[in-house]
Amino acid sequence: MKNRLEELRKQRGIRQEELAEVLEVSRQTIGSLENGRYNPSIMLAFKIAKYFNMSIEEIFIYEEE
Amino acid sequence: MKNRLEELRKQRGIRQEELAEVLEVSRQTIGSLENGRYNPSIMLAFKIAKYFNMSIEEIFIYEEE
DNA sequence: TCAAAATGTCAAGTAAGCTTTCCATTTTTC
DNA sequence: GAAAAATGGAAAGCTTACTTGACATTTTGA
Repeated sequence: MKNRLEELRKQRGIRQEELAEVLEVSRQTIGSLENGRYNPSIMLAFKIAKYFNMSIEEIFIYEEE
Repeated sequence: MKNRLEELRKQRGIRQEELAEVLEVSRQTIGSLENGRYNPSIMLAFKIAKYFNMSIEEIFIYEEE
């Protein structure tokens, strides 16, 4: 699964640490998501989508297998 | 987080076991999701949405805190 | 009504998401 | 070009998603 987190965060001009704070996760979690080390939980995906005012599907790109 | 899994599955007239097979998870996982014992991973949520031809947001209802 | 099918749910184990701590590397700014 | 700020990423530990297996309860249908 790919995602547009880094792109969207930079559009907003905020740091990983700031995004982490509003989402109530650690900075390392944001970095790990941006760099594809793991996928977010569905709860975190919902929080992210809400923050960016977008749907989950617009931010996280599902690729089968 | 609430979800409409049981309702949607029954609309389709299929058993938990059949849904589990097409989604490639165990029957217990489907039961656990329907009864709210835990939330799906985002990958499973995508598979479910694809199966029902709906968006994640139409099936899983996010409720803060 | 009674047997078979479907669902509920627990327990124990594995895998994945997330945390904190720590340090290295890159980017920014003066 | 040096200091400060931002990001990358590893390790160890905790929590949660998911598995298999087993058994109890509910629902369905002949």
